[in-house]
This record gives sequence, structure tokens and C-alpha cells, in this order.
Amino acid sequence: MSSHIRRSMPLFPIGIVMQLTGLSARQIRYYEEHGLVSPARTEGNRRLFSFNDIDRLLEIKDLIEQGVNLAGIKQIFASRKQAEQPEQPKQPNKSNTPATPKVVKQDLSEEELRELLRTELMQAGRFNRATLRQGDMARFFH
Amino acid sequence: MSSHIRRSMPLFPIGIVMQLTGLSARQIRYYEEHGLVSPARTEGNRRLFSFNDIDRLLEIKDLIEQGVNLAGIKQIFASRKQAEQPEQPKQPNKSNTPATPKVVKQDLSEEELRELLRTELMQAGRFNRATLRQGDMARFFH
DNA sequence: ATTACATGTTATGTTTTATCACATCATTTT
DNA sequence: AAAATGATGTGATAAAACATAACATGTAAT
Repeated sequence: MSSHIRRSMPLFPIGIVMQLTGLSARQIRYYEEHGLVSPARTEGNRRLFSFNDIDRLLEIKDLIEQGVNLAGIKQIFASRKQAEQPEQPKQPNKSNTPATPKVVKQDLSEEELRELLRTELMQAGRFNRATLRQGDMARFFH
Repeated sequence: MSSHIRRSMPLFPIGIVMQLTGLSARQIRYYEEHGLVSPARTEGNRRLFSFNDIDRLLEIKDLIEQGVNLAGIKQIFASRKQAEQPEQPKQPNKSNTPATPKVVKQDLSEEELRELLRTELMQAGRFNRATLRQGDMARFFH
């Protein structure tokens, strides 16, 4: 249950996302400008990306590297979304208008959230000890 | 394989960690000062926490709430570490000296890393769609 | 040749985080 | 009780990270 939490939760500042994806800040912001990703924002207006967002950016990068331009990527994502929910027609949003940012209600208390997170972390910890040599991610620190 | 990557990779700035754990920056830094967590640092000296670090902090918080003081938590962690590796005796580090920061070599190229990450994300995506209502994490954005 | 696309670069302002010093309040110790 | 210690809050100050915007540039489409 609820590993969804890990994928949709806004967690990463753009600097980390740059490293994780190999994209420049300019690129990431440009893709957002064209509605290909919609990271959340902090109160201070900083972008916060989720795992889903990173997933998306990696896909974009793949497609870019295969020569697809932004219009093409837009179509691909659009048709995919359409395939997932073939009920709601909705206008196809051909404009350059970025997707409206998600602003929703909070359903979990802070405590419930942390309890959930704690559980997730514990569970995750059970099966991935000592799989890789310590320090593989050294590039991400100094 | 290698979900280790997700747990040990330095990803989160202190602001996010504050929200995820409900601890104040002061507390987090204080715990680090006493060697209970050892977040990585960016080139610019900002702390970067991994999932493991957050896990650790949530444990610390639990113990604090149960009335355990820092010395106690130190012991608990120490004895746990000892239980995991009952070969290396090593002096018990009773001092207040923070644990030496991890500085290691990089074994994966940037590309390999991202490929790995991409794979992980894809795999993770397979089983956790639509488990929770969209927007449960709204508290983390504005 | 012009235009549009995608990205780099630079300038400038704001937010976030760092360290440090001092304050506070509860517990121990003397 | 007084003093010391432990754990955290608060404020000052500096630097890092990030925001937006404008302009530059190389490549592709018209």
C-alpha cells in the first residue's frame, strides 16, 4: 500500500534533479514551461520534484536523445494519458499553456504521514542491505 | 537489486527532512553534531540526507519521545551496529566526536547511474498506481 | 535567408541553509 | 539551593541554491 507516497511526494530540489537526470536547469525549466512536467513549489517558490517527475524527465531525455522534439513528446504523453482514461474526452490542450499546478487538500495529519513514511522506510530496508558496495553514489556528495 | 541506491543516496535538503520528520533544523544539526546522523554535503556545504538518514532521524525522534536521551540513543545505535558485525571490536567511540563523513570513490559513470535510476523508477512504477487519492501529500507544496 | 526551436549564458533578486553565539528551561549534580 | 549540563529556541550574518528574465547561439524548418 501507499508506495504511491514515495512517487508523488514533492521532495527534490532542482539541483538534485539535474544530477539524477543529467539535464540542465534550463532544460528542466523549459520542459516545465511547455507543460511536460509540473513540479510542486515550496512556499518560497522553489520547485520540488517527485519521483514521478524524475521518471518523466528521464523519459523526456530519452525521447530527446532519439530525436523527438517537444511537440512530439507532448503528443506521446497526451496519447498515453488518453489511453489510461478513455472516458473523459476533455479538450486536448494544444496551447503552450503549462498544465495547472496541483493544489489539493491534505488528508493525512503530519503524524499519520510520518508514521506512514516510517513504515515505508522500515519495510524498504528489509530487502536491500549490502547489495552494492558502499559509496557508489559518491558523485552526489562532495 | 540495488534499491540500496535509493536508500543511501544523498538527496534531501534539510528543509524537506524537517517536514518529513517533524524535527527542527536545530535538532537535526544537533543530532549530527553528536554523531547520530552523518548526512553528506554538497560542494557548497549544504547537508544532503538519504532515505537511510531520514530513517535514522525518525528512529531518533521515536526514542526521544519515549524519553531516551542522546546518550541512550548513542548506546542503542552502537549496540545495534555491534550486533550486526560481531567481528570488528573497535573502540566504542564514547567521545562526542561526530562520525567521520563518508568520502568514497565513484564506481558508476553518470550514465550508468541514470540508467540504473531509470530502471528502478520504472520497476517501482509497476505496482503502485492509483493506490491513494491524488494529492495526499499536498502539505509538502504550497 | 528568416524563422522557430532548444539550450546556453548572464544579470539580478529572493529563499534556503550554514555557522555561531546567546537565551531558556528542565534535569542532574554538587 | 546553586551550579552545571542537556536539549532546543532564537537571532545575526554570510553564502549557496534557486527564481525569473533577457539576450546569445547553433541547428532545423520554412
